[in-house]
Amino acid sequence: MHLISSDVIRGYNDTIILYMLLDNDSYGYEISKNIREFSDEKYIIKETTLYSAFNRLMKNGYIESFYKDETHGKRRTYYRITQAGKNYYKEKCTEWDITKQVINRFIKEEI
Amino acid sequence: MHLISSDVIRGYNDTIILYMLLDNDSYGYEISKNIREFSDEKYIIKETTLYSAFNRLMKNGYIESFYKDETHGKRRTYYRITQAGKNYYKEKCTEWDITKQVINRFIKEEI
DNA sequence: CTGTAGTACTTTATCTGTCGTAGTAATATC
DNA sequence: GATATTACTACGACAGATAAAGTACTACAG
Repeated sequence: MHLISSDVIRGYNDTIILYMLLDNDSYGYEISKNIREFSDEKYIIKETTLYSAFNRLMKNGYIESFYKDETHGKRRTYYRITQAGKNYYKEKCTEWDITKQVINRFIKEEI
Repeated sequence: MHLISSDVIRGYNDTIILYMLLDNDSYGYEISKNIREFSDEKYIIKETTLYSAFNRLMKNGYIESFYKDETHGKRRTYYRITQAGKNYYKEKCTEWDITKQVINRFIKEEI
């Protein structure tokens, strides 16, 4: 099994997290699990990476945090994507298209 | 015109440089120009990024440097790819395939 | 012969994002 | 009462990218 190195995904962690919030509000642990499943176990985001990404996304106004009344377990911080976050996500999708084209130019299937 | 952000390409700078050395030995300035042209001006590698990548690639044994007898201009440092460099390049090509698939999962064309 | 543009680097210092390590806090299960 | 799982937080280290500045050589215009 081939895990993806972090340097490769580096520019897309924020995008991946925003994607996870497009349809549903969620919280750290759940997002982490979903990323793992959604990538067929190929990408497992580190806890610290995830939570530092939350801080960055908050600071940029791309997500907002809130609490729900919870009866059990440690209190979760939920996140919701903002309109600015959606716009940013869209931009990154466009950029990804171009990036793919560019990097593909430097890739050979057979040497 | 959409330039590519550096964080995205970050994991592939070394790969791009190695690609440029697959068929011909070359030197910094030329590689820089070639990357620019080859990407249709979409990716312009920074000087310092390029030269620090050379150092890293040298340290890892992926490239070797040498001089040619030159009659004019400042002396160029030429680079040649090693077998280890070719192997590494191949690995990165495989990895790129997987990375593309994974990131694509988190990209929506229409929201 | 002076200034400017272009080639071809090098050095230094700084920033950002990732990540290892460790710790806290709550619940469930055995 | 110990262990596992969930759900974070704090701290410090590191790697790669980059800004800024400087060096060195050539060509060419004014």
